[in-house]
Amino acid sequence: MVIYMRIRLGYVAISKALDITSSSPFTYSEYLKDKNLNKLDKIIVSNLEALEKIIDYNIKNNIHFYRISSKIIPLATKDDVEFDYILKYKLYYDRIGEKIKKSKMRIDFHPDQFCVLNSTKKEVVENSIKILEYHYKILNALGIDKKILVIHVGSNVFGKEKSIKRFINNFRKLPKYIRDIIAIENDDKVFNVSDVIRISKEINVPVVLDYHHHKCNESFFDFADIFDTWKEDVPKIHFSSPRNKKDFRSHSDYIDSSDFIKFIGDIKKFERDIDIMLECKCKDDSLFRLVRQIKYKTDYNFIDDTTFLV
DNA sequence: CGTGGTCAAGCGGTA
DNA sequence: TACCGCTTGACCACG
Repeated sequence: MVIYMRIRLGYVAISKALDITSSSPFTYSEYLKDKNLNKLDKIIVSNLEALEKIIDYNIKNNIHFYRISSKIIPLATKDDVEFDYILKYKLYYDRIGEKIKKSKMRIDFHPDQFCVLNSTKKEVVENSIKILEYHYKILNALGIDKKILVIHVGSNVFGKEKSIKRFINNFRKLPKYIRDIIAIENDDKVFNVSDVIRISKEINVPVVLDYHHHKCNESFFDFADIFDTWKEDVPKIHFSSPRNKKDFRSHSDYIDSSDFIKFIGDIKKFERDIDIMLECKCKDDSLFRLVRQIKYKTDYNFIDDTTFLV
């Protein structure tokens, strides 16, 4: 059998197999009670220790692709809460980063819905930049070589063309070290794959295909155009299944394996190694269930727990 | 043990 | 107008 491509599966934020979380909150209202940062410090330590356990778990289970929760450092981007979340925790970042590097795990971030780079509101744009800076600092502290922040185009205020122009203009104002690590993803309502490819050609950033968003907000495009935006890097794809026909946009607990296998069939001719992030409620449990179903339904050659050749 | 409300923040879309 | 879902959940109060 000819080997065309290597597919690696990943998951987001928390492991169902571990009874821990790396996104324990420390709320702003709690901070306001006595402005005591000791409690916040304990939460940060707890989150970083949990992250290390998750990384250990990933290594043990041959999971090579993982997205860290954006909530790892609570209040990091809150204007009037100033605290050091980098140097103070250097030992944690060094140790975790070393494990990531040694295992060649690929790490990314997906800043949350409050990151709207093309907002028409100045303060929202400023906060969005602060959110991007925050994520950059974490990746930098971890010593990740291939840093990547996956973001959406954002707002549609004043129409698609004006919104795309705002995105491109604001993108160009970002510091180079931020511009260099941004990838853009199609969304489920406004900016489809074709739009995102068009923007990518303007600002030279990779395109993350979100298959589920594409199904919600379809357009015509060529897979080759997406893969080309990654140049020599491994393209990232987000895959999830709809909860049901009525709540189509909502994420299902698990992946529809038939749909997934069909998708793999569609892209195998491109002969690219690909990382596929599974975005579903049941996380690594969904991942391993999907693996079992792929093994049952196909003859794909698994070379470890989460990696197969097509 | 299950669930409803809450949390700092932006959007678009639906009932 | 109010709420939902995305990004992606935790945790507390309560029954």
